[in-house]
Amino acid sequence: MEEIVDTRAPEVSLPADGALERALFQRLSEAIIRGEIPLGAKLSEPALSRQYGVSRGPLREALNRLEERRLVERTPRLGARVVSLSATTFREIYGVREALEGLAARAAAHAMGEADLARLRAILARQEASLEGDGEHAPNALGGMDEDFHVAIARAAGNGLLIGLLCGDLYQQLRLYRSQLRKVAGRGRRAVTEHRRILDAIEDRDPEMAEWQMRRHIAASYTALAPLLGPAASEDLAE
Amino acid sequence: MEEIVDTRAPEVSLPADGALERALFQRLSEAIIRGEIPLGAKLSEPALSRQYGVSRGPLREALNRLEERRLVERTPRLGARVVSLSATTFREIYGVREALEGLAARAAAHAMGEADLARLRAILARQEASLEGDGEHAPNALGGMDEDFHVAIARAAGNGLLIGLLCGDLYQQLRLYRSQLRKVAGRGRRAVTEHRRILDAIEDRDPEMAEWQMRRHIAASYTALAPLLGPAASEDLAE
DNA sequence: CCCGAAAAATCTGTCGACAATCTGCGTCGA
DNA sequence: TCGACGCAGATTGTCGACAGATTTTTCGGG
Repeated sequence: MEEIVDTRAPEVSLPADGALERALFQRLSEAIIRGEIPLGAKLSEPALSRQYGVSRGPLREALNRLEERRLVERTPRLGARVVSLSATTFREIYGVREALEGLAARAAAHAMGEADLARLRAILARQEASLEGDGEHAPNALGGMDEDFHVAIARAAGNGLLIGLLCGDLYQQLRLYRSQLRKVAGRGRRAVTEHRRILDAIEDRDPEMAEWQMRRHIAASYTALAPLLGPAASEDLAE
Repeated sequence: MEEIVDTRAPEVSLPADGALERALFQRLSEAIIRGEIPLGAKLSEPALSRQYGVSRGPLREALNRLEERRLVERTPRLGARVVSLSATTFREIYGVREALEGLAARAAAHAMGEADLARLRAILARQEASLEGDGEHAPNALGGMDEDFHVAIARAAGNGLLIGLLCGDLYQQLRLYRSQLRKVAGRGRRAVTEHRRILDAIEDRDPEMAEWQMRRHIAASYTALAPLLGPAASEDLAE
């Protein structure tokens, strides 16, 4: 009916490698985690296609990858929707996280190189400095540094599969949950203390102690955060 | 060159739901695990498209999911290839498996229902019967029943994320490795004995013992299988 | 006979289009 | 007035086609 005007950019140079799908995946992932796309929102393929200026092909693949990462849910005919938060899922994440990060801490204590150790020390030093300097007025006392600490340990474990599972699947979901629970300030000092104990165990080359401290750290984090999702909070957060 | 005969089914009705992609994923997954597609083989999209009688769209999505499951590797310009086996990857799988299945056994011992328990007993009974009856002449003494046992425990753990990680990611890779190492007969009796110990611990509602037995079971399995991938065996299996 | 370069063929990444289906709304009947 | 039926709009799943790049083949030279 109406004139179909090609409003696309001149496309002087398409990336031409598999970058479009990955860029879409990353942008959508960030948009979901940062809350720009609300939880439970419907992700219409044509709408996103027009919004990001790409066709539906790469967008579909990006949505599929988001589904594998458990950031969106697809129902066969209804399309894709951003996942809703639930206390059950949160508990499951922390259960798996405790097992996997315990393994990571143990492996790191067993075979961490000096370079990774120095990086870990630097991260922890920054966390302690942030705590001393800023006092309490940072919204989340550690910012993204808590994530950095755990990622560094996962990487130092030298297990590619473990790194992929933690950084690819779990940490993204965890960021999603944390971004919705940002009123959680106060555990920063305790968390840094526990980080210090973990690092000490790794420096002592004590795998058992490192794993135990890590598991305890994660269990404590769950105990602190879980009540915020407790009584029917999942519904509140979903809508 | 040759006549291209359309060997597709009459297609009286396309499934019309998201079944094509899932069917392709399942068929390709089985083909790779059963060794019908050799390790390291290049997966040409047009060739598979013609072979399975579908367009490249769903096939691409299936390949993406296979990549997420770590059954194929995609390089930005070269296309998709079946993964090659390596002793390092095998060790990583078993490391993660020990952590996750240890969690599964502990959770199962903590909260396994009577129905799941009965199913687990039935599986173990079949394993023991298979060992008594067939003697030693089965190629892999347990067939697929070892997998069934571990899947049942994972399901009984009641952790959806854990089930997805184990059944979706790890067990598929594990089946790939086992299908290439099928000359491993002999550990069946020992494995069933260890399964019995795990089940006993679960029936006793002893989570610590269940986790410990499971981890020991998996570590023993790794010790038995790892030498087959040891000195430059990865190259042999890859090509 | 072997090596290097150009051209052809093939393949990946991407795009637009079509059939089948589901959602929402208007209309008709009880 | 309320509920059921039917139609229009939009959306998903799938398909064929095109631009860019890579690999292979082939041709010419040393």
